[in-house]
Amino acid sequence: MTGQPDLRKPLQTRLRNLSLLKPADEVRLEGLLSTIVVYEAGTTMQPEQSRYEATRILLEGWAFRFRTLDDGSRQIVNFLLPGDTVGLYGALFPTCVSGVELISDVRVAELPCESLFDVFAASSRLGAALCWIAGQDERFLEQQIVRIGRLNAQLRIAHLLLELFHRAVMSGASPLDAATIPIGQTLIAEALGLSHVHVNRSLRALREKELIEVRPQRIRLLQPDVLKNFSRYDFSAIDPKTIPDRFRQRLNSRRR
Amino acid sequence: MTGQPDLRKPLQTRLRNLSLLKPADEVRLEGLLSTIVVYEAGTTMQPEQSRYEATRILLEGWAFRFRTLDDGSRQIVNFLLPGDTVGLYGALFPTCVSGVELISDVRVAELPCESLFDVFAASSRLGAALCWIAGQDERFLEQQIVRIGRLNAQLRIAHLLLELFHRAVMSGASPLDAATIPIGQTLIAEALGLSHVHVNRSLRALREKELIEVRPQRIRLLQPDVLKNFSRYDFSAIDPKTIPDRFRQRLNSRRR
DNA sequence: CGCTTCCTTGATTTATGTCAACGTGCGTGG
DNA sequence: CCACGCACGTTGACATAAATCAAGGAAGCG
Repeated sequence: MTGQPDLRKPLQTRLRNLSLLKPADEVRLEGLLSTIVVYEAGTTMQPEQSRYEATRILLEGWAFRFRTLDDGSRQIVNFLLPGDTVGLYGALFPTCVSGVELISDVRVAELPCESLFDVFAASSRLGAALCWIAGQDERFLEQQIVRIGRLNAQLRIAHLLLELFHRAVMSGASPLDAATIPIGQTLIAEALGLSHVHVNRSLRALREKELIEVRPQRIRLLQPDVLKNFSRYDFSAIDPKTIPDRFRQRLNSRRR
Repeated sequence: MTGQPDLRKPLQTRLRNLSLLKPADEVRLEGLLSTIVVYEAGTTMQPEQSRYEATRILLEGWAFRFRTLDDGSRQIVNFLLPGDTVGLYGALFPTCVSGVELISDVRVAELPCESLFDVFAASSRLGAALCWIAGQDERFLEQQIVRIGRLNAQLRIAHLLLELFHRAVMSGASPLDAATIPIGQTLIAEALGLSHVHVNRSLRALREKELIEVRPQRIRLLQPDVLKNFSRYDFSAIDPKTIPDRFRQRLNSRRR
């Protein structure tokens, strides 16, 4: 409805679907995101088991959350796209469990963990919006579990690519841009519990079905809808666009 | 410090570790949990894709969250123990994605989804406590991902059993009671992405190592610490006992 | 130019799934 | 009380997806 979404404000774009925030909330949110920091690709923005230094909101670039096992292997728990948060509950836990590493150069907004308390106090709508983000995050994790637990390699990969495509679109990317997933085969392997060799072979199979195009450090979805059909990806599992009306009024009426 | 925890109040027991709530909060929490409902073992308390009818808090009995694929197989996403919540953010989403089925007869406290808004308004400490529960929930999911993604069958099983043991203890069970996990082999298979045949064989292997004792619909941990060592289970990944001090004051000073 | 990182491919091994059969305990209904 | 059916667990034989080992290729970078 507002024409092109502003690529600099992926969080706002995501929240726009909710149709929950009032102009005053938008302003407040804008204020929260005023401290911008830039990190370089490859950096570990947050080591495992470290203290949360800040709550961060990804504005540009890709990252992932991971956990390292004592045999040295890593499990990628979730990918982080523009509009995703890191350490949202940071003030409630002494340390994080998973680390965050950057895939590309990244621009983030940083705020003190404890300032979230003020957000909740100042605007219940904004607080609810952040909880909604947290809730979506949990759905990503669930989806990851289903993928790894029940799907074979090809389906796993297709399903993951589709989720990332979908999330990129939600945060404001054009479908064309979103169709290019900027991650390499090693990361896919670490995310899906597969060996990189097997990922490679499975990608070839998908390529031969003309579903994707593979290039170093990127994979392009050629026909997202065919792929969606192939992997039986369910968009609605992530993307319940809006708060149920019966609850909305609650947030609009009471307290400022 | 208070002697035996009250088994009727697993949520309070879990939150006690936080040392965050004040007497007034405890009272309020007590009030929230006043509507008690009982469901029978085997019931689907919440079908997939259904509306959230209520936010629920498990007081007694075991359950699990799951998702069904179109080939009919199920993935168990997480087990639910006393003190766990169901649909905490229910007011923010039109439908749930995962269903909830009961392993045993279950006693739950039910409250209208939207009453959570009031909780946040009335006591930021209680609100924070609930967010802490939600944050722990997310850690359970992460742990499940790591298990399924990186561990082989025996380790997966050992690791899961240990998590359940640990969680049971956190919600007030005695270590002795908690060592008996009341779930059958089929459920373990559905949770860990394994075939029930293979689960059976892996359990036998664990049994032969004298780590567990297997009986219909229950598994007993014989030596939790040896098992912990075996599976390299990391308790701290779930159980950051308390809110960092530097943030605690925030919750105690401002607003009532 | 040589290094590194990522991708690619083949040969072989291994973990896990599938199929099939049988056991066992339990509740139900005759 | 027995007989039956039905979940659930157990075991064996076999099939297969994916891991591992090993080697080499292509692209980026100092």
